[in-house]
Amino acid sequence: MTSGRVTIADVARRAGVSTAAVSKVVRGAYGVSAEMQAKVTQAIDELGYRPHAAARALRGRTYTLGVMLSDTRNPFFPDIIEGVTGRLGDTEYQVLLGPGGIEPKTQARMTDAMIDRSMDGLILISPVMTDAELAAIAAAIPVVVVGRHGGAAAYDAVVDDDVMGAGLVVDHLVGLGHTRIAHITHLERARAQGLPHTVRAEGYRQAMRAHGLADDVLATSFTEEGGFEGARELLARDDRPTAIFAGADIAALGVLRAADEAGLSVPEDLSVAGYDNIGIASLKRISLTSVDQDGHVIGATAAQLLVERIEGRSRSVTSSVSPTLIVRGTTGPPRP
Amino acid sequence: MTSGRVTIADVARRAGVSTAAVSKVVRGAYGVSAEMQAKVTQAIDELGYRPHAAARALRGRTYTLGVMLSDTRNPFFPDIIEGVTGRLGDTEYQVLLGPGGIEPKTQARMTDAMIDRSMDGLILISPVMTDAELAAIAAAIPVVVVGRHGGAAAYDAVVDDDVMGAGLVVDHLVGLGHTRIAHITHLERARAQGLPHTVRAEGYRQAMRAHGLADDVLATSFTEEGGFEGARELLARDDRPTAIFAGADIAALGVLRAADEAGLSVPEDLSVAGYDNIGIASLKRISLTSVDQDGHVIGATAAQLLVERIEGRSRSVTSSVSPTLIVRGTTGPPRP
DNA sequence: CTAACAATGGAGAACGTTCTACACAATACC
DNA sequence: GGTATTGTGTAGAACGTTCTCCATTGTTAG
Repeated sequence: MTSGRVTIADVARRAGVSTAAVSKVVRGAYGVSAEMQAKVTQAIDELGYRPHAAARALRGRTYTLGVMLSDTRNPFFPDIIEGVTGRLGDTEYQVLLGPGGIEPKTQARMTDAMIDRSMDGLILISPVMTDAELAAIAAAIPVVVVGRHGGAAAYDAVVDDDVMGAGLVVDHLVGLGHTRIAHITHLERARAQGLPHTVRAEGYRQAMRAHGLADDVLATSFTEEGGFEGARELLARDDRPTAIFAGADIAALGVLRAADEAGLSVPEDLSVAGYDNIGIASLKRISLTSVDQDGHVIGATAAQLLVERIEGRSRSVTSSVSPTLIVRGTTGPPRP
Repeated sequence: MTSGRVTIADVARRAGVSTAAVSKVVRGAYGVSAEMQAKVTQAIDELGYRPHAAARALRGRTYTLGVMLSDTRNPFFPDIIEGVTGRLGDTEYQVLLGPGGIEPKTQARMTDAMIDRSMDGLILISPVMTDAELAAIAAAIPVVVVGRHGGAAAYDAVVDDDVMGAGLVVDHLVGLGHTRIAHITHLERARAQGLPHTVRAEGYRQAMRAHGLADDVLATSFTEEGGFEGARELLARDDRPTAIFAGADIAALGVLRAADEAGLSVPEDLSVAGYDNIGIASLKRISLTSVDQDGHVIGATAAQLLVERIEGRSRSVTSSVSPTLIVRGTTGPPRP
């Protein structure tokens, strides 16, 4: 062993055949006898040969899929990753993640880098670029976009049905007897269309209307502080709401703090619900009612669609994943 | 434009020079006149040329660094990533993350995959493989190991000074007047040596001894439930501790719940401290005293060491990052 | 018996870079 | 005026695969 790496030529020499034959066996291509198959497979095992992905890249596939993460702190991104890798576990594909940052510029740099590394396809999680940029990327490489409503013709999309999720919360609260239900959303500032918070707010409005109730949306931000400030404002009103639905769990935590400080007990004086079902929502001390997005299913679906695209499908698909409501201790009937 | 991708040959043709010349300019190599530099740079800009990483891989560098994550749910891994990318932001290197899973086998598969993709170096975060496997990987590619004590000659290591961190907590509690301080650790089950929880427990013991106090270590697990169970056992004792130091914040949350249920108020009846300073520790409603590991510094250091290794250093380095204690509302003087 | 065909294996040209070796010119030294 | 020396540019061979032909066998049909 001179240079470390075992190449296809080493295998060919060992098996006494040509490199072309080895390549055929490795790829499972047509035109290989059983005998050849056996010889080569044995040589591969003996030498511990693994194909060199970079060399493959120059001709065909790399069997590498890229997942661009817009925010590594996103609480359900681990679930999505697990869904992706789980779905791909028994295939030859490998998954690599690219931290894209939250700026359009850094995200573009990352997608470029992934394309330069000849990945076979890309999953973009909540990308913030414009539709035009997205289309340009999709023209260069198969793409599946996750978490952005209103997919385009050039790529596939997987979204949580945020309208439905918001509806589940409103239905639940109305079912408990609430009528004054406020919603805290994130202040719109990005140029990108179809971001989840917008859709959740719209779903909330639709559901309230369906129940014949007046909607009440306050825009702060999806942070603990944003939830706190929003709740404080809402709770200071004359006819304060009996329930607050925050568009994200992290904001719901701020709402809980505001309730604490106002001396209101939850859920007796105020019901609180969030969205995302982040890990700590299930801690007994928090026990936050929330909407769960099933990141596993989202990730698995995205992986599935991407592989289909790579292997030839050209018609574009948008898949909507239904969320479920997890009822916990922060919601209950209003005081009569 | 026929096939999409702009190659070095296209640039060479446009600038009227050889491909070798373009390559020199791109790499900033020696032997290029100012005039040549200008011509080529202009052609590159006009055509929007980007080097094809996979092709580069076959000869030299890929300018890609891999970070293997053992657990995507690890609460401070986003900080580490930010530290790494921040340190590398102004270089040519790109960072890709590989979800390695928590099994030795899947982690090995991921590191293999990264090597097959000709990455220039690897950062392994809390790998669970044996020292021998680690050494084998380090023989094939420059490696920096993060979060595992007792680094070896073949690779660099960055660790949090867990002994010091545990000491900070004990010193703080003793300073407040506590003498009965218990520690909850994680049940040892892995084959890997030098994992943080072991070192934290040892640091706790050392610090207690230094203060002339008796140590009291209980091993459950680093989960909310583990912290809860452990605390319940500790609090049922006759001379129950006045302070509990959990080796991880998630366990400390369980301790807080146990205190709630036992009707003990924090910090008057029981002081609680954690380790890791996870995001929610700073929420006002939790306000957990914790040890902060500064993931940014850890990540940045790891990136720095890896680049140095790649660029030629052969002597192995172990860097220890000092943690800091973040005092919040869950610790205070014991009741007299 | 020959033509046609299927099945199998191999030669060798890509793929887009890097990098060693060399060619050539201009300058410096004796 | 010849020989080093330096500076600048190019040719062309790698790197490890894939994949399109082509060559060689048998086999089958007529």
